[in-house]
Order: sequence, then C-alpha cells, then structure tokens
Amino acid sequence: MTDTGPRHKLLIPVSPGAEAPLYQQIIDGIKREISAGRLAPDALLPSFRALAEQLLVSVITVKRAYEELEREGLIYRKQGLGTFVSPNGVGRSRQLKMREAKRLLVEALRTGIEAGLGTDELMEMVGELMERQEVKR
Amino acid sequence: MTDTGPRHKLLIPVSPGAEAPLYQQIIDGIKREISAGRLAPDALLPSFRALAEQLLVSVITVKRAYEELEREGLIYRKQGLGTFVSPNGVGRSRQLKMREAKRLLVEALRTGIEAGLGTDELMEMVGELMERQEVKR
DNA sequence: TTCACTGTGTTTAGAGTATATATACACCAT
DNA sequence: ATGGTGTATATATACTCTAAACACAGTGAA
Repeated sequence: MTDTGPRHKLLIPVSPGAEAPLYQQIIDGIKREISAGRLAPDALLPSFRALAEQLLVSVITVKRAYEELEREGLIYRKQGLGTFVSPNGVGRSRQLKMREAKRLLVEALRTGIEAGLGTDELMEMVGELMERQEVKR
Repeated sequence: MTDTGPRHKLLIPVSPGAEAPLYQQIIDGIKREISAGRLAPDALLPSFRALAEQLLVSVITVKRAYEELEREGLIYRKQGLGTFVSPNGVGRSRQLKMREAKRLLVEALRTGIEAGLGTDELMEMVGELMERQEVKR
C-alpha cells in the first residue's frame, strides 16, 4: 500500500458558504465524478485523511459522505485497505441522479404553476435554461 | 377584537415526517395561499396561537414562519393587533416563487445532464411531467 | 373616562437533533 | 514492525422545536 490514492486528485468544489452541508457537497461531487465516468469501477478513492486534507475539512466530514455513498451502493469500503468505486457505480450513480432530476423537475413545475405560469410559459423557460446549460456543458 | 381570525381556516398540510422543517412547510403553505389569491391584501392571518393549535405545532414554530414571511415582504405584523397580508403580497409571493422555480429548474436540468440525459430526453421528461401536473391542478 | 379583560405579538429558557472537529483505536498489507 | 487504512468516541456549535411568561392594543363595562 504505497499508493496514496487515485492517480488524479478528486476535483470537488466544496464551500462552507454554500447552502448544502459540507458532507452533502462531497457526496454530490463524488456522484458527479462517478456518473461522468471519471472514476472507474473498482477504482480506489482517496482515503478519509487524504480527501479531508485536500478539501480542508475534517476526516469525519469525509467519512460521513463516504458512508452515505456506500449506503446508496456507489462505493464500498474495506478497513485497512481503502475505499473503492462499486462495480456498478456508474449505473447506480446515474439512476440516483435520474431520480433526483425528476424530483426537482416536479417541484420546479409545481412552483412555477403556483407562481402563475401557464404551460407555454413554463416550456419556454425550460427551453431557455436548456440552451444555457448546453453552453456550459 | 372579537374576531378570532380569518373567516376560513388556513389549509396548510404540515407533517413532521416531511423532509423540510415544520416552519418551512408553513412558509411554503402560506406563500401558496397568497399566490393563489386565497388571501387578499391586508387580510388578517390567524394569530400565532390559533395557527399553532390548528396545525398541532408550537407557537414559536408559527412565529418563525411568520418572521420569515415578513422579512420577505409577504406579510406585516402589529403587536397587540395581529398579522396581515401585505398589500403587494400576491405580487411578491409570485415573484419569489418564480425565482425559486427557476433555481429548481436549473438544478434539475444540470442533474439530468449529469445522469446522462440528452436535450431531447430532458424535454420529453418535462413534457410528461407537465401533463401530470396539469391533471393534478 | 378609566380600568379590567381578552387576544395579540414578543422574549426567555431549555431540550433534542444535525453538523463538524479532534483524537485514539483496530485492521490490513508490506 | 511500520505505515496507511477505516472505525469509534468525545466535544462544540448551530438548528429546530416546545413551553412559559411578559408587553402591547382594542373592547366593553362601570
């Protein structure tokens, strides 16, 4: 065990100023990396300590994030060894994100309707925002 | 002051089991009522105690919700008198909901893209969910 | 007109839960 | 045996919620 983590560092934006708790931001970031295929099945994730150092948070904050990712089936942990991406990490990550996207959409549509928007106006807003997302992609 | 509140009770669904804190659920519910025009400008809202009794929560939980609604400009409070809908409550409520709908949409689209969905698939999902919302409306 | 009562908002104190940090212990490979 | 790993425990702070007491404003009766 001379390897100190994955070949590249995990690029996860984490900010105490953001609304979500730190551990949630880490969860979201790792999900994104897995979903995008940047973390391969069975790939070794950084240790608690390594990631905590990199992100300037405490070890337990990272542990909390890893715990939940394990609970959701995206990663698995082995004491003394390290933490790894599940073989079906990509599929699972995308499944969870799909579910989340739908949940957010339902809420967005409901909120828009409550704001007095009609069907056409909502579709138009979606279309505009979609173009923006595509550019950013 | 013989009137004990508005002519009709506030129908706000509030559940401790829901994810959002109780005060947030109350905020959302009152916003919805104002936005839908069911609470007129300068209308008297139920007192802390009356709404707390009705919703089976504590007085302070209602106070917390009313405080934030006042901060956001939807209602105003007068000690010894009661709490009222702001003259521009409807406009303000819709403005805030519009902003929230957009925020949720942006996040939903981003999450969908991260789940591997393309533009067409996203639009299709929006269309389907839109039809469902309309039925429920 | 004054005062007491009622209903209102407002303040204070306390308990439980959630989030985050620091430190020490147990496991595994080399 | 050592180094790197996950795991457990203790602590502090912030958030959420409840209960009780205090101050304000209007109304009705004397």
